[in-house]
Parts: sequence; structure tokens; C-alpha cells
Amino acid sequence: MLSNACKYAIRSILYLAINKEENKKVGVKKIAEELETPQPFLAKLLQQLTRNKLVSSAKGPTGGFFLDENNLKNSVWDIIKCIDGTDKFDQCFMGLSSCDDKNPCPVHFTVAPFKEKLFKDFKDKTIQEFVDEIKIKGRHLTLKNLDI
Amino acid sequence: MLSNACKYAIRSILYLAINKEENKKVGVKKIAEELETPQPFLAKLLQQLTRNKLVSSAKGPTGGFFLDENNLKNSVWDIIKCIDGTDKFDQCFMGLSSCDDKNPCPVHFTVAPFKEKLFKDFKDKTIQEFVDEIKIKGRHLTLKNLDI
DNA sequence: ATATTTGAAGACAAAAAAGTCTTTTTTTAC
DNA sequence: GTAAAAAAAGACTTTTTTGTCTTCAAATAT
Repeated sequence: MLSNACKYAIRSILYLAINKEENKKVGVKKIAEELETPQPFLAKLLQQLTRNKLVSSAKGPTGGFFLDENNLKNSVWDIIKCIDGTDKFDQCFMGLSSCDDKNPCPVHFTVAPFKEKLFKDFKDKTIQEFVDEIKIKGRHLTLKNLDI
Repeated sequence: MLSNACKYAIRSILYLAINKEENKKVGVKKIAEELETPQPFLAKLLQQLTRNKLVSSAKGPTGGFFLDENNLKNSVWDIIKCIDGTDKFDQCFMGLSSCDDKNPCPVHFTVAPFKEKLFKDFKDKTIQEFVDEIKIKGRHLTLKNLDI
């Protein structure tokens, strides 16, 4: 559903939001290690996110990526729009060019409510709200902290 | 979620099941036209499905593809296994290598019930049953018969 | 028998996605 | 001021997906 690129992007931003501290910036290297993603590939993604004002960055030593107040007001949906675009979410699960409640494909009524719920999760909540919920409910983004 | 290849394959088989008549075979050309898919690409897929006994075929004039009784006993899941494999269904929506009820990613509890339902739709019902339901409930696979 | 029609098979090509590498620019610490 | 550290930018490569083309094999109608 989402490309690798998009998954990396979402997780990066949630990571930055969760680990946000005043004046702290995080380098690609660190983020890539934590999320276990290919570093140069992630670097490109972070640049794209920065260009689109979903992430903030600073060059030079002590530089890195971080989220400012405005960045935190975006939604996960904004990230998806930036990296993957949202066309694929409008498309029929079985590939029909017209599939809706009136002319449903065989799995339309299984897929439609799911999309509805997922959209709600992604569109309505800001990154900040998403992260607050993650912290309360204990969701995770990386395997690093899991003691097994 | 599903590749184009897989969508074409599923729709082809459902098409053959819906339009099944005694001793009638359908050529790739006809199927590709009806489903509006690239013909040579679909031909390869049908060959793959035939090799895996999900579809039956006959060469020569009046030849073509069709479903025998055994073919109708397969499930949509069998088609997915044949074309895409099922790994992607086991993977986390956000790309975490371990994501389950105990260590859920942020959208785990939105995605999990959907997968559950979708699996049920795809695994439990045979093609025959799937098609019976399609016929009763009036689902569609092509745009050809829709008068707008 | 043979021409024709159809699927089978595999090589080939194009496009998209994923990922790498190198160079440049900016900034900070010394 | 200079060296080092970081992001920015863009060219490049690899892999996967999607799709085409050509040749071969089988079966049928005549």
C-alpha cells in the first residue's frame, strides 16, 4: 500500500516527534540506525521532506533534522501526499476503474470501511496528537527498545 | 497491496467463472478486451495460472482458457499465492519488522481487523462460492456492462 | 494432409522503485 | 581563518515490476 520510501518517511517524522527535545537535532546517521533503514536513501527522503516543510534542518556541526511547532501541526496524510501521492488510495482494490458503493467490486464493502478508518487516523490527527497517543498507548516504531 | 499482475489474474479467473458455459473456452484476446488489460501480459499470467492448475486451457482453434470443476474449488487466496506470494500480507503497514498485538505500530489496530476480514473473504470461499455471491449481490469486474 | 488458430515458452524492453555515491554548500568549533 | 561536520543536490546503479515480441507446439476444421 505504502512504498518503502513513504514508510521510512513516516517513521522518521514520528521518531523525531517522539524524541523531540529543546534545541536537539538529529543526524541522518542516527535516524537511519535507529529505524534500521538505508542511510543515503533516508537522507534523500529527509531532504524532500525538508523542501516541503514537513521537517526542519540545520547544516554544519551540531546540525541535523528536527521538528518545529509548525512541522508538528502536519498530519501523517501530509507526509503520504509528499512522498507517494494519494492516488493509490482512491483506486479500487481489484483494479477496476470505477468501483464505488453503487458499482462495487467483490471486496468493495470490505475495503471501503477500512480506508475510511485509516484516512481518519491519518488525516484528522496532527503529528503531535498522533505522538501523544503513541506515548500514552505505548506504540513503537523501532525494535531497538524491545527486550525479548 | 496487490500487484497489477495479481489483480489481472484474479479478475480473469472470476471472469471465466462468471461466464462459464459447458464446453466454452475463452481466448486471451477476448479476456484482455473484456477486462481492459494488456493482452500479452495477461497471456503470460494465464500461462502461469495454467501451470499451477488454477486455470485450464486447450490449444488450437476453438481452444482457449476455461475453469474445470477442480479449478472452481480453489480460492482467491490460491491465486494470490501463485502470482504475488503472501509475504506482503504478513508485513506491518508501517514497515516494522515486528508488529503484533503485543507490540503494535501506530496503525496496527486499524489494519489488523481489516486483514482478518479480507483473509476471510479470500481464503474461506471457493471461486465458485465467491462467484455465486457476486451473481446474487450484483458485483462487477468490468465496466463494459455498466450503462451510465 | 495442411493451413490456421490458439496456447506455451522464453528472450527482450521499458518504466518505476529502491538504493548508492560524489560533489557542493553551510555552519560551527577551535 | 581553517578544518571538520553536517545537510543539499544530483548523477548514477540496481532491482523489481510491467509489458512486448518472436518462435515453437498442439489441435482443429476443411
